[in-house]
Amino acid sequence: MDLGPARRVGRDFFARPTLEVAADLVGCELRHRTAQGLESVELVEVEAYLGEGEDPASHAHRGRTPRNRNMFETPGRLYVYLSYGLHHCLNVVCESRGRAGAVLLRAARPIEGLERMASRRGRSGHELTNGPGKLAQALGADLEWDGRDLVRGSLGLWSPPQRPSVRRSGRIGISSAQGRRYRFFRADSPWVSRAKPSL
DNA sequence: CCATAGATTGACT
DNA sequence: GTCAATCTATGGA
Repeated sequence: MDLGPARRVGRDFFARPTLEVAADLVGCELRHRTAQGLESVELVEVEAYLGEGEDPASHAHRGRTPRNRNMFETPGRLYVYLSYGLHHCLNVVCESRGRAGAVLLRAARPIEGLERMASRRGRSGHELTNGPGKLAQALGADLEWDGRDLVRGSLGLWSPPQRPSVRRSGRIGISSAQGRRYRFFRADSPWVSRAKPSL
């Protein structure tokens, strides 16, 4: 029996507990339809960040700020922030509206539009998308993407015909909240980020 | 107001 | 391995 083509993910997919969404995001394809043509990647590594008062490492831990407002917005939208004043990081908003929760997109396997990604990155091969800042730069994402909806429009998410095997670990670069294994990734993918996780 | 830490990356010793 | 790039949020004087 044919498994059929990947299909676009709807609002219900995102309106669930953040950890569940994170696990299911691995293997999904992020597609961007641009004037220049299609650009797409397969997500191979993500991290969950929970809501207000739930997760000390989350931007939403101490409540709303101008920066994190979209973490409390409609699920399926993007939360994009500037890291270290230099790099953009892409997050997918989860939970129900008004309740914070988001999944950081850390690494991906390029599928379509590699030439434009390489041109934005000034690099090639694994260095295209093996880190959150690198992935955002490869896709041409910046703060203009903050609040964009993945459910409608030229930017969307497609679930895979067959779900890959997903492994868990501690999040990368998080010293607090140890013991929380909120990083999800494909163990068999050479496209995961290089940094070492905290167990 | 000033200091500091941070969901990072790239260049360099 | 070290370090600087530079924005956001927080905490203390």
